[in-house]
Amino acid sequence: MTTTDGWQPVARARAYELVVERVEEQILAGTLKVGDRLPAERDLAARLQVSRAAVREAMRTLEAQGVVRSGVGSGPDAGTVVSALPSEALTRVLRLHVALANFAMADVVAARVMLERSSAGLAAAHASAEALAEIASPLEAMAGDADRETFNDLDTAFHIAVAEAGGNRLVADMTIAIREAMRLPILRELEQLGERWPEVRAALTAEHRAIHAAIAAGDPERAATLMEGHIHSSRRLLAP
Amino acid sequence: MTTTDGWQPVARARAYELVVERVEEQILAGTLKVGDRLPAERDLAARLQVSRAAVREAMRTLEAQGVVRSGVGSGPDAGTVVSALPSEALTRVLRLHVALANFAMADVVAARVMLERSSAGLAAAHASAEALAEIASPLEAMAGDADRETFNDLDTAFHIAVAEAGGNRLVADMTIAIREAMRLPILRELEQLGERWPEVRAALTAEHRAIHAAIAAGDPERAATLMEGHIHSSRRLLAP
DNA sequence: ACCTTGCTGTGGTCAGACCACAGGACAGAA
DNA sequence: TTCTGTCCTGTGGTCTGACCACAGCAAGGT
Repeated sequence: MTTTDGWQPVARARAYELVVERVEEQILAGTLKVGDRLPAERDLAARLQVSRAAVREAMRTLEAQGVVRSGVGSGPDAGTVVSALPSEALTRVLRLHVALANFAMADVVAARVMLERSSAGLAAAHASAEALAEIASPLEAMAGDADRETFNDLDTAFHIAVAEAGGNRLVADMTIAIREAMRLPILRELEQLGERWPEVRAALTAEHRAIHAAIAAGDPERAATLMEGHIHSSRRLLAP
Repeated sequence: MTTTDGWQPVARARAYELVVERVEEQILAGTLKVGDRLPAERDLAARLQVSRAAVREAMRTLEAQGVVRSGVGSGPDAGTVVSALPSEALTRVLRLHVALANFAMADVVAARVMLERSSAGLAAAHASAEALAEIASPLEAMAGDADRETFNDLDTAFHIAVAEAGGNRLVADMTIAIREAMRLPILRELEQLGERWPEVRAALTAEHRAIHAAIAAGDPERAATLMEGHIHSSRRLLAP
């Protein structure tokens, strides 16, 4: 052997990855800003000396990252446009992996507690009147005789509204993603409740109201504590 | 007008989106698990009655989401395999959007504090001897006269080790993604420090050691508080 | 027992064609 | 003039069919 090591090149990149890099460079350099249109796929392919297929695969990657959006036809919405859709991208990724990775339920609950404690506290500190109304709205609908699926959707809406009210986009997105990923598993649990369903519904509804009250009262510590208690108690109520 | 509204169909999906959906369905249903191989692209195209190009664009989307990995040739690493690479995917998304300032820096810092407080607390409660060694290892290397880039990499390794030691996979993945996404921005800040660099390095190193000590001592509250203080103080030291 | 060789199946790439769509330009009708 | 329909153009979306590079494997020769 002429050398011992240090030779680990080069994993040559695939064409579409090079295209992705070029576009990201332009974005990071500020040459491409949100709202700008990329060259047409055929143009870009010609300029970068790759096939249109490679360009399109790159676009799919960027689209999945929430960086561009493609539209057909002509006019302002046509073509491939640089956009800022971080929440959508983040939510898609997290949601899938929560479903895919079988994270231990305890881990997911711990993560939810951490995130939603924070959200509830922030919401109590910052929530505007409109944000409060958004939080209250699902509560009213839940008061009726909602069935399990409706109840679950409204519960999701409640938690999302609290997260949004906190005002931290990143925390809200993570919260939303995890709650969305839990939507089906939780529905399954609701369906297995049997005769305990009315009792559970009443208990959860009461906890929601208390959380809303604490946020409306502007009491962060209380809101956070109630939210943590709510998540734990719903686990206790729903777990098999 | 015959109707006032309620007509908002239908945005018919693009072929590759349908392919993505089919694959995701299988994953959510548990039919496809991590490690399983998808049918070959040509097969899948035939089965779903779409072109191979559509299948490939779908694969790029799933790849960007960290859900599959493609390899050429034959053997166990060949073909398209379902995998779970959440931190990589999250990092890619966050890195770009942080650079584009689609997430406010204050929000990112707040999220980091929340996540790493939690990680540090968990680590203090759970860390095994090996995990503690993993945390200590970058600290020793940092003690020397590391340059800025090396220091930054070791700092990243330290925070990742703490996150891993917490034992909560979900929290760790999110923590890792955020810290990795901050890697370049932080390096830029380190490079702009000028003569303050030795002083900053000393301060951060001391904080790291204190955090490690608290974790080793099994004091969750203290570890969490120190970690929060560390993140805030490093912000103060590095921010322009 | 050990190489060499070629076969096979995989993703990666390409060229070229056609489709659906949305807007704009233009000619004709009111 | 104003409106209305028609055609044209450029965009992304889709498909076909071909070829390449690669990694393993099995058959064959040494």
